[in-house]
Amino acid sequence: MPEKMPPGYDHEQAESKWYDYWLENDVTRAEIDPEREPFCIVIPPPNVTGSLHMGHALDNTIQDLLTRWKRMQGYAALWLPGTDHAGIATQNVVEKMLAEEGTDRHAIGRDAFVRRTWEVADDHHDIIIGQLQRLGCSPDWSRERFTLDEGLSRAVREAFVTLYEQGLIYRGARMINWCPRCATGLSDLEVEHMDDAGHFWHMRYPGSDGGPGVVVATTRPETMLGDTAVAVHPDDERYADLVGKTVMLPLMDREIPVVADEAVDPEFGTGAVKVTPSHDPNDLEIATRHNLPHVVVIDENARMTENAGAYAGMDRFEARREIVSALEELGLLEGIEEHHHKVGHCQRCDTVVEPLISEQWFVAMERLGAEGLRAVDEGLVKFVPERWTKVYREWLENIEDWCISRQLWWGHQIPAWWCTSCNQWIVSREDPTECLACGAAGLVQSPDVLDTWFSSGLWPFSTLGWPDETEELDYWFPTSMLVTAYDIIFFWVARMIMDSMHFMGRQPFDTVFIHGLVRTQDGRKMSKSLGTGVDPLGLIDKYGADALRFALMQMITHGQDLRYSEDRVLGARNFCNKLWNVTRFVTMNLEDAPEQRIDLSEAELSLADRWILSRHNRMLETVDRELTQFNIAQTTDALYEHIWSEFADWYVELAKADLYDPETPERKATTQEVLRTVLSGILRALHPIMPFITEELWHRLDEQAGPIALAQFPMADAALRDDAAEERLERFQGIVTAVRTLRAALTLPPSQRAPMTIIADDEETLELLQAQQAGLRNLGMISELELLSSGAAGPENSLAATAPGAQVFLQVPGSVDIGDELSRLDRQIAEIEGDMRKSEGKLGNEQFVANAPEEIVARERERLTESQEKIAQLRERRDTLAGLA
RNA sequence: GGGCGGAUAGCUCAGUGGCAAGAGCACCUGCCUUACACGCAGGGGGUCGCAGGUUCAAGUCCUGCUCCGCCCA
Repeated sequence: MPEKMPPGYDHEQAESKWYDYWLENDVTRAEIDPEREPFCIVIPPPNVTGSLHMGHALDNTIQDLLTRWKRMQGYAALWLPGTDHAGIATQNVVEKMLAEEGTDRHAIGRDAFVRRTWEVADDHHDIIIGQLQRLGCSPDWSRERFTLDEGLSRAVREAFVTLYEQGLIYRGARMINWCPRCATGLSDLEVEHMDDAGHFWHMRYPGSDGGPGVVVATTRPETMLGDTAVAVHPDDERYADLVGKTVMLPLMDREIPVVADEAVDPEFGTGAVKVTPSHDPNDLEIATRHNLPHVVVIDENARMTENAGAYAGMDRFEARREIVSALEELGLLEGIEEHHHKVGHCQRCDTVVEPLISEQWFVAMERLGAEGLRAVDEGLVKFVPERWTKVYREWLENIEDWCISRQLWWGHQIPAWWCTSCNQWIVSREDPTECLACGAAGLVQSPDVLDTWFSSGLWPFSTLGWPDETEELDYWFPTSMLVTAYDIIFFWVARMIMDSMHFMGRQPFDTVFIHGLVRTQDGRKMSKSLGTGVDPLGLIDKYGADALRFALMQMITHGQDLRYSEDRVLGARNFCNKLWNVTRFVTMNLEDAPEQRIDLSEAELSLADRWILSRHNRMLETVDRELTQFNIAQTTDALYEHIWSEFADWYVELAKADLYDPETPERKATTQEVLRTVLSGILRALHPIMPFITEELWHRLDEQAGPIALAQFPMADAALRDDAAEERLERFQGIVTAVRTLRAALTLPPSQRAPMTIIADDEETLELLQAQQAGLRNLGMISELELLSSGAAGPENSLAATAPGAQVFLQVPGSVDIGDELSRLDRQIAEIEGDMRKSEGKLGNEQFVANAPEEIVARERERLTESQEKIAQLRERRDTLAGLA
């Protein structure tokens, strides 16, 4: 006999033992097996910086749920785990640590810095793996990968060199986004455009001829030092006579031309814009069209250059203040407006980025983008929900070349070497010792590293062994699905699709399940720095991993952000306790169960048995249907509803009469078998969502059992569907509820049983009630029960309630408050009269009767009849009662 | 400026054009009924954002509008 179950579920006790058990039993291990269908998910690799947040908890629970589900269904289910080196993010963390120690990366040097970063990454890696295990995740740890490990580094080099050879990677000087704090170039995606409160400064550039010149408006006065023109719209008559002339650039005393360009919006500002080719992408385009010179006035440290005259060496924002006040003194500042505008900030450090012309490595995106589009056009990759396809598509259709070089030390160093002899770049799969072009020694490798997302893009196939042709790739690729949030569709999802189409000629995964972000209860973004973050581990400590998982799976809706609330986790914890106690009840009542198991398909089943088996089967159908469509919340709700509101609230209560009746041992044995069967199905169906408690209870239910994680996922069995039993039990429930309502009206305590009289509307209901007397007495807490046929009179001095199929009367020991009872009846009558009028209205409408489907009309007629009967009963009751008063 | 999403009970959210709009939490009433007070039973609570339209029938479909959020430029 198993040890006695305590009356409350202790998640710490249960969760501490099963993870090791799974590892010992190779539950998470995926093997290539030609006999089985492959199923594969690659994890979105968490950054080895920081720790897991609620978003990770959500994302990984979904993946674990799907993996466990498929595994239990017999697939060779591989969930492939790993982590990402997260270039800038990780480097920033280590730089901060160094700063606290009073040093910096330049002081300790590149090798020492990289070594140090590995240590930090290793520590965080261990924390993250521990967190995933606390959450109950079941990836195949033997296949874990890291974006900087040897194999993946080889994949990165292969991809880079191949693209270079194909002419799809080039080096060139272009305007890029530069983060002065991180001291590196960024891709367009790594810049966040924030709506900042700024100013619009109106500055006068006097005419060279001594005329009034022109007033330009700018949000960035410091760039004026680098102005090489003023531009106006060619059709703008206000400035027509200025075009072709020159104005004097204040503070610099530089004569600059006024040019006409279509790109200028005459409605915006003064209609005249200053042109700073070196520090603004739009201005650069104008400058190119008009062949204007470039003057660089801001450097990579965001300080003013030698070209900035008196302001050289000054920080850009300091220079802004100085220039504004200098112009004011000169009387050239014509006005300042409050102005909200989008300002680019570094995604990683929030510093305002500086557009600079810089020599970097780029990936030409046109061809890759087309391949990415082909993947969705041909239906090779499906987004769920489907609408994200459009988002993906629009981004690809407008894609720009991708700046992939980063001036960082942590990452994949670019496999390009500069030959100092023949002055060209050598790109190679192997580290060259001499120039492949001229044979000279003296090669210097590019110090830059690649954008982290360059390696992430290869993840679905690099983790399976690419560029080698491995059995794993052959078996599991393309992978089955990807699960991630919408915020990295461009960064990651799109790049994986493009890379996979390009290098593998196939899609990386068949389905992308896109979910939303976890927000705070009031809808704000969760963030550590804002103090709005919630630590999933703290919740696991408090409520258990299963509760957290269940709560998250209840909240997830298609592609919508979800608002986290601790109440939900509390509710899920309560559900765990419910499940624990239902199992406790079942195991307690199985102690004297016969050794010989009963074949339920042969056994004589009670109405309750047939009902719960039918409902159980329906739940399994729902789970299968909804999960197949990734409707996770619906799946979770179906389980919750079945377990709590059907199995625990009704079947267990109805079973008690059979279990405790010594006169009917066969009935008892059958009930025991049904309890065991349904609970077994419940535990297995629930396991993918709540792995720990189900494993624990599975072994409580059967000591000899193997891991539930490897048990067969329960399948719906249409033979168990029993519509008649469902309809009858539903009627029974309605009558029980009516009984309870009457009890509540008198505020009777459960210990006080009460006499009831029930008049059935028809013979069928009467038989039903007669057959279910024992259950009726138990659930209704009835002392004497009188069952009468339709037409019989109800007892004097009683309260009455109506239910579909019957009227229920509770004799009142003392006197009834007739006033209360009358108003209760009046309310009911009014309600049903309303229903009746609606039905009459519909049926009186010829169009309805003519056009609506027959069954709808028939149903409406039935309802009208029911309402009429009920209302007659109620009116009669009311009249009798009024006569008493 | 372009696009997407949302608006349903106090809160968070479900809701294939058709049986009178549901759940969880919160709220009110009564209860330690030997699986569970992390519970049981009963109950209150809604102009489904606004205005039109289509339809026998609209929370659901169409049009416009108003707010809120996000993405891209």
